[in-house]
Amino acid sequence: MRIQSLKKEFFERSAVAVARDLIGKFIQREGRTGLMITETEAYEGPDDKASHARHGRTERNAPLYMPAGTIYVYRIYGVHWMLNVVCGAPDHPAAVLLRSAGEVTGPGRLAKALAVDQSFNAKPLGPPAGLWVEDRHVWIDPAKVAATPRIGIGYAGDFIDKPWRFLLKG
DNA sequence: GCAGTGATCATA
DNA sequence: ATGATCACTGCC
Repeated sequence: MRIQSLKKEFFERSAVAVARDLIGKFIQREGRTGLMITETEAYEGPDDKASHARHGRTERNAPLYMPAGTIYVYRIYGVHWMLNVVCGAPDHPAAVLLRSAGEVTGPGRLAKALAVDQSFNAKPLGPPAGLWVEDRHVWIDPAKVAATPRIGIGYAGDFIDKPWRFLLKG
């Protein structure tokens, strides 16, 4: 089976566009079955009050400033790993959070299902890392992709209601 | 409905 | 050095 990994160029766009277009693609972990991505969220950069980059560069968020297609993994509540992919132009700290894929719903459960942890942080998404997104050209009816506000960002002021969460209905 | 969990970051 | 916070989950 030939691997069709999405290239860096796919991620070198706004996080919102990438988050939308990842719906229907397949997140692939080496040695496992690919899972169709069904839920994502975009974090657009330093101006986005929900983004980890909203207070500038720190040790934790440094991977956000790496090239598009870089994996950004961090731990939340001391328990769960969150899996993100860096998007946009160089040095623009934007990313997409992968929230659900296949039968797995919830970002913490997804990282767990994919056996993704800190060791993937700051690596380029791709076959060498053992984690990549396959472009299987599955047709997704645009009417079945919903855009809603993001989850768990009640602190984000006027960015709370931005419809930057995408999910496949039905 | 809410406790668990510990790294991270701002404040001092 | 200290304390509040957190892009969540599972069990009550």
